[in-house]
Amino acid sequence: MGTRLALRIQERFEDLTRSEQKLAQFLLDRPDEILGTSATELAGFAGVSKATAARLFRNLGYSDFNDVRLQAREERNRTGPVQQIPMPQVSATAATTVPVHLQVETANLIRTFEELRSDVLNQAAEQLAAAGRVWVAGLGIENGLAQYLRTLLARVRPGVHLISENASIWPEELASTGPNDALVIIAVRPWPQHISTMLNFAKTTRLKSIVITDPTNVGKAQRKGALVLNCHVSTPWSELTQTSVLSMAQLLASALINRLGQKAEIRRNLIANLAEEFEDDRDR
Amino acid sequence: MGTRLALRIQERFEDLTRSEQKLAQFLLDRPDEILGTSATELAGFAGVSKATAARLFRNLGYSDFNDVRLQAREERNRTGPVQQIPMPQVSATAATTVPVHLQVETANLIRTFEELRSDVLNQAAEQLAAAGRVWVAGLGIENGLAQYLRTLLARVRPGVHLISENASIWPEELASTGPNDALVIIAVRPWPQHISTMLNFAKTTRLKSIVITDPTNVGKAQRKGALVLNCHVSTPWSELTQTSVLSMAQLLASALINRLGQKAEIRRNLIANLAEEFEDDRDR
DNA sequence: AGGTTTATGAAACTCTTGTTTCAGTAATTA
DNA sequence: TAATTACTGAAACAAGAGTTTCATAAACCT
Repeated sequence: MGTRLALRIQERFEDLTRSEQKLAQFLLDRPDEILGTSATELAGFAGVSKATAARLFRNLGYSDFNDVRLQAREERNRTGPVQQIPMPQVSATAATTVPVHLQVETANLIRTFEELRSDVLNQAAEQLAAAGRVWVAGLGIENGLAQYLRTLLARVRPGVHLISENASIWPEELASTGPNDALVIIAVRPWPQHISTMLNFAKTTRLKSIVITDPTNVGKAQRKGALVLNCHVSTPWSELTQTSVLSMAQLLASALINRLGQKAEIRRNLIANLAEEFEDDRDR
Repeated sequence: MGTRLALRIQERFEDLTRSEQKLAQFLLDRPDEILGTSATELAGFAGVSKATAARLFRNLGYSDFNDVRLQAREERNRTGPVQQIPMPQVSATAATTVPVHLQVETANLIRTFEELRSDVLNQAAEQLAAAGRVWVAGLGIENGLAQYLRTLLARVRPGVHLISENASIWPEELASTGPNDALVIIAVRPWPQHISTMLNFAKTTRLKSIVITDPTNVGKAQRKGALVLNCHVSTPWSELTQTSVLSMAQLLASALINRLGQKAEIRRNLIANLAEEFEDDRDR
């Protein structure tokens, strides 16, 4: 679909005067030229006077040239619905190139978030907002991501804890949790057995649990009463990419911020200021 | 590769004043905004005065703002639109919706990887492959990401260590490093002072260093002799998103795998088998 | 702390851009 | 061909953009 300006011109092209048409044609030929080019210049390119340019835009129904430019800018920013980016097919042996990487990542992100129901996200945010304490868990490589999510959440609300990777001390760590708490688990395939243990515990304690996982584990997690945030993590070769998992963590934190409103803002500024002071201290 | 303006800013970023940096950062984050936006507006977005804007452009070596715009336009004409997916504009107060989140993430990924020169990536992979040991560092929220990258790299080659977040024990940790080692640092703005210390150390020890960072710190890192992997991390609101950072880590690991070939494969399978056995043990 | 340097935005100023007016030209009609 | 109408660009005008100046504030030295 063309821009609104282009459509408007096409409709009325015949009604325009000779020199208006000259300019109009130029605009049709190079629609992207409107951004960053002044009306005077456009007129110059088309070989007509500034006055004609002013008249043309008015005749097309705009109040101003500024009006035209604003609309063009807005339209560029709104660049229609995201188009499906297919997952590239790559022979197993070929080296990963940067463009392929980009395409894989983009495809996973798009699938993940076009599929995500915003009511599920909001429910998750609601649970995190209402919880007395929040526990974040991730095993193996997901531990780093869990730590990341923990920091993100801790900036926004108090009482966010990272569950140790050492399963043997879970009893101590989880002993004090109750139905008022929330548990966020990051776990993609291969699904660690421990996670099931943890989810079972959560279910019996009536701990609200949110699981960020990949499509193969959605069912399992849901069956244990967890709210599931599903992330696409596949690549054309055998590895996984956790980019969409991190992105989901980021979105979850954003959703919590929205949910908490002012309260989150206050805490965030407090922390930012403290951090700044620490940096300053070290400078001296 | 970035625009000439972006390069110029990155080179001189630290020499700029506080509010010049605010504006410069905005320009780095949204390079496409220069077209079709007046200097006054840009200054407004960045929260600085028109005067500062004028000064910035002069300080960067342009004679005029007009000069800047002309060059930007010329560059776009030479290389096509800066990016297909623009960063959406969002009012500061609006809640983050899922589609907006998706668009932000996609825009950052695309910018990051369309700009990434594959020879730089390969050089980084080469250094990681050739190094005797690899040290991975990340402070604050980046520590989680560093841990993630560490795991990723450790699956593929031996001798990959995570540097503790506790700066006071760095002397011990880094004591045994030498010119044969490689250091990977993950640090986005606000740039922690400690990172500079670490980079200085690396430079004097002739430690090869790779820095994963955001556009505002590229110059600083390069000047300390590091190989820089530049990641776009901005959002239309005030926070940052580290999704592209994680993705970069992922790509770096992939590149290393490609570089190591068979050797990586063997180690990876070994580790996968071990992990499986552990899981099995616990089932019983 | 006091003095010096540096950085900053408000406001004055200059220059460019876009609009409007108007007189001259071209096209149209009788 | 003369009268009428429509179109056009030059120039006057108004609005706004970008630059420079300057007083004030912040940072930095002793």
